[in-house]
Amino acid sequence: MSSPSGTPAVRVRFCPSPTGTPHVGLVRTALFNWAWARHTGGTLVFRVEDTDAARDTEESFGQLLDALDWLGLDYDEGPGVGGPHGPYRQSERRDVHTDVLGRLLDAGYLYESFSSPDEVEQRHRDVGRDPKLGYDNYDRELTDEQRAGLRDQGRAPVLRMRMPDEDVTVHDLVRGDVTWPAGSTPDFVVARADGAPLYTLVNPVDDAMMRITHVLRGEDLLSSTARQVVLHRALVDLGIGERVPEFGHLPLVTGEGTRKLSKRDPQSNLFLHRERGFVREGMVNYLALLGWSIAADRDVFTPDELVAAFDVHDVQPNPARWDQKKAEAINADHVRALTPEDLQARLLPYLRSAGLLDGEPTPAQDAALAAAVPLVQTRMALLGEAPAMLGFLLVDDADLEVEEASLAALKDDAGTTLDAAVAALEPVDDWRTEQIEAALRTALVEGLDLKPKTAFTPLRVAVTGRRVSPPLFESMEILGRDASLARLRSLRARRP
RNA sequence: GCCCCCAUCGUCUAGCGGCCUAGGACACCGCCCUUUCAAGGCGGCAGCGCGGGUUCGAAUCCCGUUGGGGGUACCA
Repeated sequence: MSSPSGTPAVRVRFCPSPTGTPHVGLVRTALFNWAWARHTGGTLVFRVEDTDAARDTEESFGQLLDALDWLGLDYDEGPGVGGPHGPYRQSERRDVHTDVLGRLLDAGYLYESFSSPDEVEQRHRDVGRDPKLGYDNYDRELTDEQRAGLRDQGRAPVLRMRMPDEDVTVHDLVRGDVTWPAGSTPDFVVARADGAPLYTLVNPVDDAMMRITHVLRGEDLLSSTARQVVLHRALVDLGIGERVPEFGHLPLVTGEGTRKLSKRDPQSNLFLHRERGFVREGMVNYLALLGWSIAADRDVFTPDELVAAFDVHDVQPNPARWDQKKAEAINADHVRALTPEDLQARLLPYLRSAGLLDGEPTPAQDAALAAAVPLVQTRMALLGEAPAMLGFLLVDDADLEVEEASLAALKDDAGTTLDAAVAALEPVDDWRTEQIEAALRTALVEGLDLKPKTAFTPLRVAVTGRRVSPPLFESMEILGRDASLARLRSLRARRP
């Protein structure tokens, strides 16, 4: 499928190996591939590079699917959905890879290499070179007799790709032309001595066979591009590939310092952010900001707006630091953009895991939440903050926990204030915010001549258990007359 | 060591030779609003690493330098 101009339709891929839990840098790469595919009307291929049996796990594979699903990154070809270039699990492509290996070897692109790492190092030392120089291309010109002799000694060769003796220049979508001088990239191993194909072979081969047009990946892979391009050229020559794909290396995501965000760093764990209460829209937005911007004066946008505006050519080459505060601020904007109904539904899992809800809310709980959610919407950046703010509405009066610090911070005359509040509220029959506020202001602010803050803090602590809460009068209305009065009396009883 | 990449406020960025006395956002600091906390409004602080060129004119182009980062596996 080609556009009228002859440029192939965009085919990009996301090809993680299922080890460990999804990393935000990995997910940012997935996002950019997805956005580019959707923006261009192209195809996103999901390929699982599960060829490292020692480290790959099904659990990790499941988490990858979970991550993509959560963020709404749908793919067009891949495990589960199929496609014309399958299988999409690399572990099922061994025969294909072995076949390609044979063809590359027959064509002379590959050669057998018997040198052990120790031998290579020793040769460097012998002529006074740095032993860390890497492979010295020693086995390139071995004769048939020499190879036979080595085999007779019981030695099995790895297969190496013959690098050209000329500069390799690649036009990177993000960085422009990048050139590796001739000789700077040693011939690299593509298959183990036991015949197992390595990533260095399998990744470009699958890209070629799956007709990938744009390889968008992290900058950590930039230096391997010369090798891969050389391999791609060979694949095109043999008719295995159609063309060398274009490459775009996305900026690294760094942590607090300037180092690449490591898997060890908790901030790198996508699911930890979800557990803390990031919404899908907020995470997508912040992730997109890591190396890309939608406009000079705007940085809050929806996934749809991202798709409409995204262009790989606009991606920045310099590294982006993960800024937790900024991420949460962006998330807060998206939380506020939700409809109250939507927000309420998304809050439920957090209320459950906080032990405030058991299964579906009762009609009474549902009504209380519907009334209270709009009050807390501008008060949180993360959904995980909701339980602390809404908990007082979901527990029985007797179970209300009053924060120690809040209790300790009450002034000595809090008892008097609580008495006055109870007295003022008992006659209120029309239990609504406006009436509650009027009664309390008259009794406390005017009657006792208290500053609003002084007057209402004890009541807030009594009703919600905390000094910081949703607006007091509204909270009392939602809680109801009986519960509100009971809680005021209850705290009064704890004050001398 | 060798190869490669990067370089604008503390952070993420806009800027692709004159619209820049460098714009936005986060963070931070004031003030306003106010029933706490937020949100919101207004204002403030703060940056083109350095040195050479090119040009009538450089944040923008070139070279060098310094600094930072990545890669250098029979891992992916």
